[in-house]
Parts: sequence; C-alpha cells; structure tokens
Amino acid sequence: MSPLPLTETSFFILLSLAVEPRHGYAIIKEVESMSRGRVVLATGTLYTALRRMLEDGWIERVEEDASDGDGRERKFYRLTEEGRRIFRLEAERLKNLAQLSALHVLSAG
Amino acid sequence: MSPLPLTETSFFILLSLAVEPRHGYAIIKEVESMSRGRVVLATGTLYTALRRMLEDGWIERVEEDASDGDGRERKFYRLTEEGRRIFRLEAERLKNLAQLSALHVLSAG
DNA sequence: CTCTAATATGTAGTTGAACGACATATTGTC
DNA sequence: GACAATATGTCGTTCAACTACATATTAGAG
Repeated sequence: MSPLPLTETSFFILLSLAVEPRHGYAIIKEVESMSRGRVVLATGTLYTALRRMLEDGWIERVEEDASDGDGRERKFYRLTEEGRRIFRLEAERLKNLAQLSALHVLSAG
Repeated sequence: MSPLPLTETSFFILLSLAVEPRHGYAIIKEVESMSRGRVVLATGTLYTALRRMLEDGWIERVEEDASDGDGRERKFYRLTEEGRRIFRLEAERLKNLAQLSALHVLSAG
C-alpha cells in the first residue's frame, strides 16, 4: 500500500504545491523553473496526475478565492496533510538514495 | 533519448553492479540489503530489467570466470562504461532532487 | 535418506503511469 | 486581425513493474 517511490512527475507536483496552492498551468511552469528546464510536464501527464491525486486525497481543490478578476478558467489545488506526509517520506527516501549513490560514485572513481 | 530518470529498480541494479560484477540472484539479495529491506525485486522485474540493460549496452555478460566449482547455473554481469556514465548522471539528478526537497520540507514545517 | 528452504533463472499476462497528439476557449500584444 | 501565451482537458500508445507460474540444483534438518 506504500505509495513510494513517487514518479518524478508526482514528486514535482507535490513539491510545487508544498510552497503554495496553484492551478495546473502554473504547476507546469513552476516545475519547469525548479528543474531548470529539465522537466516539462505534458498536459496529459499533469491533468491525469492531478485527478489521481485528488482521488487518493493527496491534494484538494481550493474553492473560490477569486483573488483577482476572473474570466480565465483556473482551478487551484493545495496539499492535504496526507499529501504533505507523503512528500516528506519521498524527500527522506531521496536523501537516502543520494547518499548511497554518492558513496559508490566515489568508490568507482 | 535521455534515459533519466531511472526507475528505482534500474537504479539499484546499477548501484549493486557498480561495486562488483554479480549474478541475478545476488543482485536481488544485495539490493534488499542496501535498501535495508525496503526494496525486494521480484524475479520477473529483475530478469526483464537485465535483458533490457543488456540490449541497451548498460551492462554486459562476464564470460567464464568459473571462480569456484560450478554446478549451479549462474550468469554474471558487469557495468559497461555507458552504464557507469548513466549511473553517475542519475546520482547527480538524485542529489539535486534531495537538495530541492530538503529546502521545501523545511519551509513547510 | 527424505523433505524443505535457499539458491538460481526464466516466461506470461495484467496494471499503472507517462507521453504525444489532439481539442477547445480566453487574453494580451504586435 | 493574427498569433503567442494562458488554461483545461481526452484518447491511444508504450514501457516497466508486478503477480503468478514454471523449473532445476544444492545444503541442511530431522
């Protein structure tokens, strides 16, 4: 039942939402920026992943903050406690893998 | 054409072969040990991954070292230069992700 | 000496996730 | 008026992991 390891896509979506609530398109741009251009999510990947995370209770819709003038359709999402918990677990896993591989990259010259 | 990100399975197989050449079953045991029991590769996963890596030139068969008394069928594999290169790239990617997530785990309390 | 666990390699079918292609509508800029 | 950027979504394909199954040898316990 463990959701780990997260896919890179899921990791970056949670990471971008860990900062503040965002809508889909903003997530794509934020992930591209955070990964220095390496990760560009396809819309098919993003919206499928968001639907899955909603179903699993990792994220939830932010209902109507209507911040500035609407017009353009935008749906905001934020992390749930469960989503934050999973992100922390994944961060811990990543730290362990990075340490493991650092050791062996050294020993392998 | 970039092979990154590696799946967790591929990462651990390369990691275990980065230390020294091994045969399939030994890889399974080594991965289980390195991951402190968290990652236990199913044989279907392992042998499928090995075949793929052979085809892609990440690893190669070690022909006949016949170290100690044969009898049991064992096939040894070692990393190619390409395999080592990919492993180093993945290690670098992992280090970056670990750093990114560490920052945001902190800022999110 | 027989039974069982560990060692060792493999295939087949299912499932889940990413991806590319496509579709649609609005807004800002030249 | 045209085009790029913003914004959300579906559909079909592909690739990898997983479960279950299949087979054979060897070491150790009783």
